[in-house]
Amino acid sequence: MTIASEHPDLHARNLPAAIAALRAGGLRVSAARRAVLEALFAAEGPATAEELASGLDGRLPVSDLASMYRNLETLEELGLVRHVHFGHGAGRYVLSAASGCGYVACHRCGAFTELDDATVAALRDGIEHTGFVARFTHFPVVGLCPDCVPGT
Amino acid sequence: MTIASEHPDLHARNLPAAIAALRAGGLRVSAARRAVLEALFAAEGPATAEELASGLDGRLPVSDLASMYRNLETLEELGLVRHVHFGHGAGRYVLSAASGCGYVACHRCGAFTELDDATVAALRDGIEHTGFVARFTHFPVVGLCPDCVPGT
DNA sequence: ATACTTGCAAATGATTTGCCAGTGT
DNA sequence: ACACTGGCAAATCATTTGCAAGTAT
Repeated sequence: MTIASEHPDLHARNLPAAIAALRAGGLRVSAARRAVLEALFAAEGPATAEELASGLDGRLPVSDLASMYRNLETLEELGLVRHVHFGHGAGRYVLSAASGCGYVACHRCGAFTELDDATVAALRDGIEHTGFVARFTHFPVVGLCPDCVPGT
Repeated sequence: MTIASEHPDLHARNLPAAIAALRAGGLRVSAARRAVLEALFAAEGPATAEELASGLDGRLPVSDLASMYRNLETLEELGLVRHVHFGHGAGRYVLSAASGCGYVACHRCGAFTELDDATVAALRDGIEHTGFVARFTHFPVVGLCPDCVPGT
């Protein structure tokens, strides 16, 4: 976990922009890297390294998970990508441009939703007095979703 | 991850009470089980399976991590114990009686603090409109602690 | 040409499982 | 006695690392 420059959060809105960001970051634009970005843009939400690598579309230049992880990490350092942990199990990666600033996840069924800015702000204020500055992008708020709440 | 009876939360305040709870739960009181409980009561806060097994006090009847995990899981099902994840790395186990209802953890230095009931209630209210019922016991609120907040 | 990347294999860390011997009740 | 447990080895899962061969610039 490199301290890195605390994620610049590039927010590239499309492939070309992301590729440009890669170049701007002094990184090489390889087929694998391009494929990882394509997979991320094609994904519907936070996806695991494995989902990105194998499923998603079929022809994938990134046959190896190690490369997948390496590239995701690189992109994360650049600020284009970030990853979230919904409960136990594999982490999930998203384009930072495609994700809001927070999530709530159900620890029982795995469902998750994005939180709007106002909600995140409210939560942040709620723990402000502890001196902590909360982020809900890497570890979401966890609890039970409507369907899993008992007595309902 | 057994659905189990959603953790009764026994809150045994001392070893004898915990042992009684074990018996009441139809479980056997073995030397290993007793040792795990002792380690938990001796711990100062959420501890990893490894810390509980090896460090803590020296003479440990539980020489094997597999047993440690098995027992922790059993105790968790009983409701005596629960575990929390502070960032990446090993999970940490605590007696449910010795822990509040929520935590905030720093994703950079690993520091963590318990949240008081009022704060947890406030946070819960903050995401109420999403239909989710938040719990901060298994996955804490994550962010930066005072010492790691940048511009300070 | 050369430094950055990839793929493959093997290593890690955390946790789980199979299995048989041991022991609480 | 007998079902529940413990220890040990081996298996899993997610992720990382070492390295030699490949490639973007």
